[in-house]
Amino acid sequence: MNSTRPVTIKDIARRFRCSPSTVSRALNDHPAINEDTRKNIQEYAREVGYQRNEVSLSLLNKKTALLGVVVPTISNYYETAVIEGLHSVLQPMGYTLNICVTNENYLLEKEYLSRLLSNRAEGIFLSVSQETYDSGYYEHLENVIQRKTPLIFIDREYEDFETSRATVDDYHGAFAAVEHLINIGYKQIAHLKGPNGLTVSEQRFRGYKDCLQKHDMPVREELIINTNFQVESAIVPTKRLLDMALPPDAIFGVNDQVAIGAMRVVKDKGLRIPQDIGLVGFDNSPISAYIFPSLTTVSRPGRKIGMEASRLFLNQVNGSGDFLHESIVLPSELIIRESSLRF
Amino acid sequence: MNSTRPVTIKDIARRFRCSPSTVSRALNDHPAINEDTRKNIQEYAREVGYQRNEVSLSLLNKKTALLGVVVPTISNYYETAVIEGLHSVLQPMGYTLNICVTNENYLLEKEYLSRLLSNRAEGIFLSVSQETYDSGYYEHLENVIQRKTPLIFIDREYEDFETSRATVDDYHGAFAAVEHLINIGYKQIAHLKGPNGLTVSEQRFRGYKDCLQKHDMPVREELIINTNFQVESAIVPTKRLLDMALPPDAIFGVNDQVAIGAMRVVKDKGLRIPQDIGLVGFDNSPISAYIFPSLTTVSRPGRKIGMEASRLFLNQVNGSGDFLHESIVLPSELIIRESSLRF
DNA sequence: TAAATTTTTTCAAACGTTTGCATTCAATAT
DNA sequence: ATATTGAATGCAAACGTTTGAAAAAATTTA
Repeated sequence: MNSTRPVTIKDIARRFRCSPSTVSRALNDHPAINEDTRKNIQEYAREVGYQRNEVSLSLLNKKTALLGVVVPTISNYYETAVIEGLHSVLQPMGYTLNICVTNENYLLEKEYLSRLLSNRAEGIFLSVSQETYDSGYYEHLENVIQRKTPLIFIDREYEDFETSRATVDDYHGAFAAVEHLINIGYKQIAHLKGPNGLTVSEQRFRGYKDCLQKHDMPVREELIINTNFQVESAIVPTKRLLDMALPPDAIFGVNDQVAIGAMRVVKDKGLRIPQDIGLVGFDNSPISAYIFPSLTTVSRPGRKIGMEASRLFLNQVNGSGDFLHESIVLPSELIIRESSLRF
Repeated sequence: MNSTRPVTIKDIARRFRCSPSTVSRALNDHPAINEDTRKNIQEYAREVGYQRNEVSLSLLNKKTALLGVVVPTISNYYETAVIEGLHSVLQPMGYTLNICVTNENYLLEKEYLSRLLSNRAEGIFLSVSQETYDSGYYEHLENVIQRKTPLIFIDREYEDFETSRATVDDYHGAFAAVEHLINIGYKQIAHLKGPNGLTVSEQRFRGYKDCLQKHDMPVREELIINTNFQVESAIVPTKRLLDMALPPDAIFGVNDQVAIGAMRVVKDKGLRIPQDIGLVGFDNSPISAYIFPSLTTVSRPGRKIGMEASRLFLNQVNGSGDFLHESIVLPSELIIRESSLRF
């Protein structure tokens, strides 16, 4: 046969010719249990590797200590940092994090949420998938709301939804990045944008655009090209940029990956960074500091976001009255490095 | 109050003045239920957002569809690729992956395993933490074995344990990498090693050493320096290497991160890659192809490992007789790029 | 109209654990 | 000897769902 049935309290009770209650109490160090009984039972339990069935307890207490973390990917530095932050706060409190990766897929996201609800998750941290964004379908969230399961948006968010959220100030980060390029003296600043529709993409794009306008610089549509956040997706767009009649003298990538892709193309073209082309990324991923030239970037406090999101969740759980929805926006920080420092 | 009690089958039964059995059967399209009853109940259930309590079902059926994935970190490309692979096979089968990050911490690993067992996980994929390795304590695994919960080692493994495992052939990958450097003509090959004790570190180190010996090249102990897999941890060691009286003319990094860290130091020193110093990494992480110069590396099929591990698990679950433990070792592949191609 | 048949519904047990209350049993006090 | 106390244990219900068997209701047949 396949798996031996785990030892239950009843098994132990049978062994000691006593009732399950006694065993339960003995195992939980209940005072009203005879010292010897307690010792014997505990010893025996250890011996046979008894392990309390948390499933039955969950059913009984209607508490699962299960939390869902639904994210589009875990392949990026930022996402893993967020998870680490959540983890650092919630794990010690006994919560179990169920990390669900949607691969930017709407149906998967929907299924995961449904499963989490079925499994009676006590809270859900969500960064919506791109497909969800594109489609604009948010019915799958209604269910979560209806059940009053605390729902915390992390990173990407759906603006019209009334829930708590912890996000990074992408707008001002992008703004600062572009302003930095302008201050250095770059005139034609291109933007390798993220996929349309995503908050992060659009916020950073808005920061880019607003900053140019603030400084009375034209927003050249042809200098704005989409990528999908991956390194490879920056290659062709960057080539296109550099082949233009009036090519950019600086590139602001939607993230470090894209900036690194662009860096490669720029170098292959024989152009120097930062002398000929300035380069800025976003995320402050670990390697960004160690590539050559090191990459100017905007740091997002992923770990902090995770911790803040945890706090928001705990507030809701311990909250007295009705839910109090809170929005936390953490500042991002420009990290100036070699790739933009021409003199 | 905080969260409204979810609607149960009993609630619906009360509403329709029928028994819970009827409701259950109606919701499950049982044939012996009156068409009208079925329709009414289903409609009402949808209306009030009824969602089956999987916890109670788990208890009843002793099936949780829960799988544990216990890994030291999710910050590396490889780990996330493995998870993606597991996911791609197991998610469609209805399994839920509970991803647990141990941060290389023995106690956390122990607690996670214990929790998974308590939650009646049906299988556990494990890449042991470094502390576990260092300490040599494996009692926490005995519990898993005793309970006959399928345990599949991924990546790192404890050699003496009788379980299934899916690993990559680190040894031959490292061997091929070093042999490639030798063939190109590099004479003094250093190794930025991973932490001692870990299978991956030691296997790659062994590949490095054996290859040198096969080619009658001396193994210079001072050319072998430990790192912790992170970029930063390569900086000081590489500086030390380059400052030697007889410095290396090539560096084999235990992974891409470390190699990229080394690359930075080499460049800062004004040395050229690959002319003055050859460089090889391990993992074939996405950026390795796009940094400049692109990094020669060894590709590990993480996604495939995940899929193979899934297969091993499924074999155990569906296996007829006793467990059949299987070991899968997937080949790694040398990817030659610019950082080692001098002529 | 009663019996036989079919359709539909209910009962009860089960999964593993906890817990308020009741019970048992022995020891002590009267 | 009997009442009183105290300690130790057992009973039963509860959590939400499923399911075989029994029961009830509706329908058909004779």
